[in-house]
Amino acid sequence: MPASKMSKKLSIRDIGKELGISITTVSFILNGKAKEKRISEALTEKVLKFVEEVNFKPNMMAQGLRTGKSKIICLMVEDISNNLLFAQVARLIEEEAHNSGYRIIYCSTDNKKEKAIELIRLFRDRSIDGYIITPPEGIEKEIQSLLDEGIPVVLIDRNLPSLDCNHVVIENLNSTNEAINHLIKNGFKNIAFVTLDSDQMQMADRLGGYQKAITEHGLNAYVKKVGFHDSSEQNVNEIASFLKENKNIDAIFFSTNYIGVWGLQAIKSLNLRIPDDIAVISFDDQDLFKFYSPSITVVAQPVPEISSHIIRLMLNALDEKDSEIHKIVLPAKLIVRESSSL
Amino acid sequence: MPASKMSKKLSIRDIGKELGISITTVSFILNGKAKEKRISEALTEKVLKFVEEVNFKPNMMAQGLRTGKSKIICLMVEDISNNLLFAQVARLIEEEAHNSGYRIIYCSTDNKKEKAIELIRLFRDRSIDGYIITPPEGIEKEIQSLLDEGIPVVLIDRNLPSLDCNHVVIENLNSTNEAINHLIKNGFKNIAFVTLDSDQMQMADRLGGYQKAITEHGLNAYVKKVGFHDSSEQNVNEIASFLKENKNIDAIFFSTNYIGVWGLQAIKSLNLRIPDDIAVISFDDQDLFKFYSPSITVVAQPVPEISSHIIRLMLNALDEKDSEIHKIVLPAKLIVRESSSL
DNA sequence: CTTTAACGCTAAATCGATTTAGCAATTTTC
DNA sequence: GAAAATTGCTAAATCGATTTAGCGTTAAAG
Repeated sequence: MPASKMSKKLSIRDIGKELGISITTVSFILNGKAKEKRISEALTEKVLKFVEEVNFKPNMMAQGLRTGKSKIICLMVEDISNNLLFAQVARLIEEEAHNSGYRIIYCSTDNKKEKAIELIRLFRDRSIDGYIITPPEGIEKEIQSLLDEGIPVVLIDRNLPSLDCNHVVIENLNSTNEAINHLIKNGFKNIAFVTLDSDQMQMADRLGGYQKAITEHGLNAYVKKVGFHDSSEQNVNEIASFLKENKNIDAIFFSTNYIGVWGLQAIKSLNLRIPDDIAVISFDDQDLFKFYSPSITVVAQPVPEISSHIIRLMLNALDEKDSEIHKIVLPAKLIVRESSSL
Repeated sequence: MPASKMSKKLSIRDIGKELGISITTVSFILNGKAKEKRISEALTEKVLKFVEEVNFKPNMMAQGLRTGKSKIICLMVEDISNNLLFAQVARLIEEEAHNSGYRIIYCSTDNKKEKAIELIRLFRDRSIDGYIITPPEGIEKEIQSLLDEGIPVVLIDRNLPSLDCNHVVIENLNSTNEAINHLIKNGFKNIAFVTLDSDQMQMADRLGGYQKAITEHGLNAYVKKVGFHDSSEQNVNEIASFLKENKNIDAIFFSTNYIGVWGLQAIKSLNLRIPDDIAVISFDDQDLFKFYSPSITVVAQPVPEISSHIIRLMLNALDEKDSEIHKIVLPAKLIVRESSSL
């Protein structure tokens, strides 16, 4: 039998027995309360050394049961495989969470209210310590009840304006406005905006940025909305039809990266040349846009900054160092490439 | 004070008290042991109804402490944000895991042995029930010690041949061989192969598939290896230099999707036309390849099949229904697009 | 009519930590 | 030198489940 199998997992009781002291003392020392509880330096050292030697790790379940804390953060995104942004955020917050002794479980809402509510209910009963959420519309009540219980919540990507809750979002309105103005400056006159059929904050703001630019320059608005839950094929066709019906459109803005992908397919299917027939800008950067021929101008989110704000907000809230509500709005960056000027 | 805040969390003790029965009985009923323990149907019904009514959910920590099971599966990938494949797998296994009462925590190894070992050690001490791992080279001992303790492990994407362990991989050799033969059939004679500087199973097999085809047709081999941990820029430059030094290369195979992306950049930087100057095939499908101009031929992994095998293997092993080792090898599919024939 | 078996349920131990309350010995205070 | 305070440590309760061993009652067996 291998040694690994022989060594029953150690408990704090074993440590106490081995050293001839009480488990209380061991616990105090391990929790850094030696000073506070007036344990002698000599004993403290001895215990710490022994614990290190035998590589003792306290049982998380027992700790969790007693303290009510699981040391687990839930990351709830729309779809971890759909939007590269979410996978990147997942990657970036993972390490810092681990460094602070937290693990991360993830789940995907598919941007469906019912699914999000179900998931929150599921996890609430399991003493998850904190929630990082891209909220679909309509889950305000669930979130509020988390907040009422004092459970840290950080909303990301979008905000629920009726809630007084931590969030990290980007300047959707201004950055979209800047992008549309960039098109206008480059001489485009009939600028279309393709977005989701959704009232979510970030979408509303992006549309707002478009409308502001269009209005200020007295241009015609061309807005097309597509369904998040419709198939890719359907949405590609919808965008293609929209372009066929509005042949005077000379520039187009896609308000998310996946809409951008659908849009490029639609444009390709109509054999339109970019930017000669139609200029293109999309929200969210990704390889496809960088390496497309021609390369696609984008409004890029500052993923590392977003992520570090998210995890810092969460860890601070968990520490109870910081009980303030923080509403963080970060600028996005227009990256001009070949697709947006002649 | 809101109602939500008033309702202290229920325990099994409360249920017992409320119904005037012992907690033992409640526990038996909730664990589906009513029949086995000869609890009357009437009482069983009554308890279940009450539990439903008050929406009682057992405390996972207490359950975990008592049973030693956490109901948590660890998904350890190279980098959840780098390789779209992993994010897709993450998405697909998530739902089934939830349906079976498991949650998933994730972590990224960056394909580094030390980091993987550190993570496994970290999680071992926390009673994670099972591990789904894309193993870097050199972590055989850690994995073996998990296996020795009877903890279910499923290796994915690649295999550690010295271990007798569940795994789900694809037919790397055959599928690469088929792709290279496709190039040969289309008249290409000087076919290059760009891969990772790594001895991992899946990479070795892909290289093997290339070499087999080249040898069988008596062609020259052109193999370029790039570093996983080097910067993208560096690798793009390396590939470009390689192509400049071997101007007779008329086709090129990239052995992973991210190498494919670097390769396309290199080709673009040299102003080579695809497929006229150089034909291209890459491993792993993604939007970029589908919508690139010209579209890129790929060896596509059957992501849904892979994922469902992974989660089924894991859940069966956790159930202890199935203590057999399963070694699953799935075929990959050559998707011919514009980039691989004149 | 006694013994055995089946029935329906429960008391109490247990998992491994945290934390409150407090004890005995020593030192300080006045 | 007695009372008070400090020091250094610990016993036992607790968190909320699971599970073993067993108890009293009724029905079947002989």
